[in-house]
Amino acid sequence: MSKTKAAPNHFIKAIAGNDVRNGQYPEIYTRFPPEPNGYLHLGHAKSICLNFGLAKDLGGHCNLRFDDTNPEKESTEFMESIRASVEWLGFEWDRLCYASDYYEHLYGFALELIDKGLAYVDDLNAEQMREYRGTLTEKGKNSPNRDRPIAQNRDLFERMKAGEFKEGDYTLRAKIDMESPNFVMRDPILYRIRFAHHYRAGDKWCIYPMYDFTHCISDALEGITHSLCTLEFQDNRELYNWVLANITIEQTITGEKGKTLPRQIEFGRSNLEYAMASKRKLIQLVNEGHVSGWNDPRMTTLVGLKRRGYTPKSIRDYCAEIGVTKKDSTIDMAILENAIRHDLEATAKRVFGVTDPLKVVITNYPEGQTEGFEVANHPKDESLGKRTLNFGKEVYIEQDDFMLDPPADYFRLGPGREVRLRYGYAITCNEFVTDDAGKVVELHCTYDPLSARGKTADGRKIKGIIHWVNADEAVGAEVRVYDRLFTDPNPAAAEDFTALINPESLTVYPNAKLEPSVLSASAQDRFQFERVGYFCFDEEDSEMESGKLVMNRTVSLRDTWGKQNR
RNA sequence: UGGGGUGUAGCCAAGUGGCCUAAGGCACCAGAUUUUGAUUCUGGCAUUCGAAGGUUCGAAUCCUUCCACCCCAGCCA
Repeated sequence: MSKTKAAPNHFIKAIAGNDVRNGQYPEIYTRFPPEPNGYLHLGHAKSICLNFGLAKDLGGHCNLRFDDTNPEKESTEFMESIRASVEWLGFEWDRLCYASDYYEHLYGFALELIDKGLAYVDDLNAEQMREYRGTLTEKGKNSPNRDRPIAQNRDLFERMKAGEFKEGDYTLRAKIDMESPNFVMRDPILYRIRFAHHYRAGDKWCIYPMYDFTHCISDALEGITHSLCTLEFQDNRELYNWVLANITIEQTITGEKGKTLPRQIEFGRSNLEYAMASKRKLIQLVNEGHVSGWNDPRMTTLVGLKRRGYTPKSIRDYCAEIGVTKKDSTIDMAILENAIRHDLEATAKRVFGVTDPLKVVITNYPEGQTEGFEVANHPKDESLGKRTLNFGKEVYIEQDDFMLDPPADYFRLGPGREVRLRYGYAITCNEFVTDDAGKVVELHCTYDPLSARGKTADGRKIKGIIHWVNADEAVGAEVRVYDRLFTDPNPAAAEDFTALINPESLTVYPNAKLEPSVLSASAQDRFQFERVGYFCFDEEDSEMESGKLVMNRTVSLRDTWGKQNR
């Protein structure tokens, strides 16, 4: 198995490398900080590869930390799925952390800010708060509660924690600057009251810390050196630094004292064309039944890509390929497809599979005769071994490989035309049988007994080569072929993105015929159906034991002929 | 409109004053090899770096102005 592409150099690696070299930090410590409120998708993969990859490249460490401070949206299900996806991608965290484990610390730091006169309890309601905050052009106004005495703030905050007030009655705010041009600094809320059950903390708390207060402190507690996040948090960096500068945080939970405070660096998001990265909209796709679930193979969630047959390596390579910059980007689908094709080309066993079968009777082949052709499982990798393909009087070929009235540059089968059955004999089509609707349902062909092993007795060249499956031992399967989920490259921009769902994103071939060797494969095996594409067993619907095979097409083979005829 | 960002080929992306008439990947085009119209291989693919001025012997890289796009007015993260 080839190694994952080395992550190219990017500006964050340059900064971090420098910080280590000049002794600013003894070693790099990063973290991947998802909120357990949904499933991970390709966008998260970029962040995972960045954070874990940076630590690995520079000899540091990386934590997986759940940023779980909003009990109403978070769940154990999401948390566990995220954990599994990070592992599946192939990364190992140094420590598994939860912001919810820091609630007690956080509360203590809030008290410290109150005691320093840097935080106050406010009773403005949400609407009033918005009015006081100002607008893009108007500065904000100080809350009437801004100069509440410290002792009273402390009393009120303790009572908030004790559950004496209703949700929305009070908040704890930092006392910074209502006239700041940066909204984030206009006395941001630090704590709000929520009588909600937390999936980990249970009912212990009824006040929950906000992101801006929690994240920087969590980073500092864990000894994070480089806190990497996406561009939209650039404004929040000022608050991140303000909080850390105004609390006494000299000891990390790893026990090392006096560490330099973490530094936040932002990078641009990458969106895939024809896909959806917004968690909210992903949830909508699932809840409204537009897809079968979070792991629908058309979804660009990590569980969806996994079920589709993408390998962890291909996702890592994709992330290395798209790079890390300060610019939001829209990635061409072809880059993702290239990554998985590249991996599977090298590793997938070759097999014959006919998705849409057309029966062929070899009229001059002796009744009851069979013969075996020993073939390689991979054209370039002998270690993948060999297998025997049995040939007989009746075979299935692909409907696409026969045309009633083929153009000159179509070098497959047509009336009177000759083609080679790959690894087997050359056959010529003499007759075709149609059903009542005029559809071709069977071909009568003759074979050339002297055409085995790629040769012909008279030296004639046969350009067309097609795959086939012996009808006697063909294994039935359901083959699912996927296309992009949306018809528009940027569905997120539409008012109603559900109107842009591609009606042809899933095509089912219920009567596919596969060569019998797939029955002895293991559930995780991936195949190349020669001339068709890369396939895997569907992890939900395939039942290997009972022989019920459901195959997902991960990606097609590159098809220059099909493309020019599109 | 205040603040914070970004602009290099169809899509990513190197490059931080001279070896840039701009690396690499994807896509695309042409050719070779091929018992997968696959793979592989070879060649092609920006005289130009959002625009206009300026500094300099010399600029994608420095300065000025302008333009375009993204983010911020949740008791979400």
